[in-house]
Amino acid sequence: MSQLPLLEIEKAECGTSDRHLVSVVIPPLENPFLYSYDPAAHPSLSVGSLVTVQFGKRTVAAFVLSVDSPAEFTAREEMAQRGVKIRPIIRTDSPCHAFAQEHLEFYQWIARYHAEPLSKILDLAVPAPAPRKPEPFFRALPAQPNARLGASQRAVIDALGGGSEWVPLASLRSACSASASTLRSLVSRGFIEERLGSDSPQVAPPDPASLSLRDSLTQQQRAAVDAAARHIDERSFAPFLLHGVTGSGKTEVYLELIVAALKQGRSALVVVPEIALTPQLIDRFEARLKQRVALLHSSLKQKDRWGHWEALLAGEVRVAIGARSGIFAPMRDLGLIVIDEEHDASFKQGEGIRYNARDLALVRAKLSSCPIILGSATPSLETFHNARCERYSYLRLSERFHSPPPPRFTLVDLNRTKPWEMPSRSISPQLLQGLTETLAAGEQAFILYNRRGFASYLQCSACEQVVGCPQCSVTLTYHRKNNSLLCHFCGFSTPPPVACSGCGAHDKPQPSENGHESIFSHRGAGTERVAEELAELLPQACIAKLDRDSVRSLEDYVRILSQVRSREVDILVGTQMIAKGHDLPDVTFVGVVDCDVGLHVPDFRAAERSFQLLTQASGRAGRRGGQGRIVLQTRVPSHPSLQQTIRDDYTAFADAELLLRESLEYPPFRRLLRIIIAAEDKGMAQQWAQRVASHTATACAGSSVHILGPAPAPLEKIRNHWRYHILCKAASAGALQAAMQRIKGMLPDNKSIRIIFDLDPQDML
DNA sequence: AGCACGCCGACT
DNA sequence: GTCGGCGTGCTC
Repeated sequence: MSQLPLLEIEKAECGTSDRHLVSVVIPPLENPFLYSYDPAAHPSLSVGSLVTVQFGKRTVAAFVLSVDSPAEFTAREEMAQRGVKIRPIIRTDSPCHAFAQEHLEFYQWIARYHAEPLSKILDLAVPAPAPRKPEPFFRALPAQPNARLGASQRAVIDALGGGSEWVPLASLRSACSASASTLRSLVSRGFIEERLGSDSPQVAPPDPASLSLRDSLTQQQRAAVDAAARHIDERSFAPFLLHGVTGSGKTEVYLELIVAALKQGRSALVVVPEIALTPQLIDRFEARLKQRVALLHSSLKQKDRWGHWEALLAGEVRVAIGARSGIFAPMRDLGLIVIDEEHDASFKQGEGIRYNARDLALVRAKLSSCPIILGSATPSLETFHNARCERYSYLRLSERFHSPPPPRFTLVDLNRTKPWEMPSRSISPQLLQGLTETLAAGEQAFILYNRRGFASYLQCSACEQVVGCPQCSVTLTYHRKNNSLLCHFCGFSTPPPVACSGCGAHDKPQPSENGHESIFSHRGAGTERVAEELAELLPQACIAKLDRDSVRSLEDYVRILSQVRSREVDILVGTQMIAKGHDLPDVTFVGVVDCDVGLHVPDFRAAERSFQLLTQASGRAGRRGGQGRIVLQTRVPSHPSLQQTIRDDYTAFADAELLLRESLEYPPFRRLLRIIIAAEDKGMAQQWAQRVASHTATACAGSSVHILGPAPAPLEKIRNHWRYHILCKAASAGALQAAMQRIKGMLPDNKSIRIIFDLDPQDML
């Protein structure tokens, strides 16, 4: 049997169909597998097809990587020698296409970079296919001369015309008000016929010639557009940092460049932070571009997500706007990528394959030979440094449209304000005065407090111990609304304790009062408390709250913002969510309750984050016309990043911070790989961390990778898992990526331990 | 990832 | 004697 000539085996095993071979990948496996297919049964099979195959005992979905390539025939011969049978694919799925040949290189690049199987990248990139619901089509049958028809039936026949054209139900509905029953009766009487089709009505994108370029741009905008548009026309890669203050018209530059790409017959991809993906933004793009824009967002319904994906892949829609995962969109002949708010931390995926959409965008632009625009008012130091080193072209938008005077800052030193001088616990006299004046002028205010809850934590007044999470090494946050303590990392929730676990002190019974006096005192404050204090101080004002507690979905968020826009709200109290740019012209005052939150967290990007947050929050004040006012409360008024914020001096901030980063060997001067080792058993985690560290040392031997740790992670325990981490620093990503590859090969799989590789980590917690 | 095979401990 | 733990190894 094993000595049979190949031709004999073919005939004996599979007939003739294994002359046609496909390689497929099956999530989450690394290696490709070979299947045969019958071209007559699968005419549309090609790279990117979705197929169903029998795999061992299971039936699984697979992605087609290549069809009938020489490599497949070589592989087949090896398999024949080993006596491995090639099975035929079961079916091509419907919908049957996930991506195209032109996208494969990008996905493969990501797989290599993150040392993950390509199949997992495809699984991550491609949304779950949802079959289009078959749409009914109708056409008229040859007329019956003496037919008696009702008025509505007659209208349908007229609308269909005499021809043999199949008309989709949707267009029939718009031509005449055809009810389902009218149609049903016409079908049953043999006047018209119906078929179910799955092909969508082909709506051709508008002729690019009808799109016009604007001439109303500022000189700086014009210069930016011209610089990048040249590369769209030339089909060359070119990265740009578009450094533009709030209100300087970055979006107009994007739109102009998208038009330029469309005019070249190319497509354009825009990636924005999740929180910016509002209907207003989509409307603005569609209105200006006069065509459908595909929306890519993880909270879309599965069907819509697939619909947009499919339309892009088919080339029916050529502009896409998406959040982080939008970077995978199946654009045809991509001619432009825009990353707006490029410094935003939400571009980094925090779990699973920890990719950064902004960094991937640069790779994609390079592979697509097109320009990429990284836009921000407060660029990340990585991007700014790249611009400094002339790896990126630097485009500056410094003019504001309505050129209002720069906002006026007041820095309030909370150390110098006595508690009894404070109108309330967290509101200083200056902040209150600013608010009062703003309301008197009929304007609106934002109050930023970057921490949730009513009080941040409970502290024992006898021994000073703070009530912490039993599962995570963080303090629990008190939420007054449901009188509970909540862990902001694992979601653990408990009623406030009556005794201290540290010293055993108990609440004191107070029969005369309502029950007892708590041994715990509330420390710090949160948005909830601030909102309450403000309500007491300014009873006439309408105060709304914007944070993760009050806003569960993007819809909630958009709803609250529209309430602000329509002036139903006077003061909006919120976390960093309120700092993101939306045009709210009547907001003229911004107060920051505590600038020091986040300044001292154990993360080398703390100062950068703080500067960006405060600068963005400040940008909310006074977008149009008059001068904005900003009051910043702090206990460290001399902190450089605060001083640079109030002087609106990005360059000074960047220079100082870059110097620091260089001396500490942090990005952008080094690349980082963070390896997290987590296990329920502390000793186990520690032991494995040690083992991974020695593997890392072996893998990095001879290279210039610096290894730090293992050390307990700053958040030592999350969801009952103890966490240790190892930090690797290297001059280039190549060394880290190679190390990661080799470490992964050395790790035996063990269920009770989790090892996470975070290349280019965004936080160190 | 599943699902097999396989090789040692406590049960009817 | 069997049931069942989960440690390797393979799936075209």
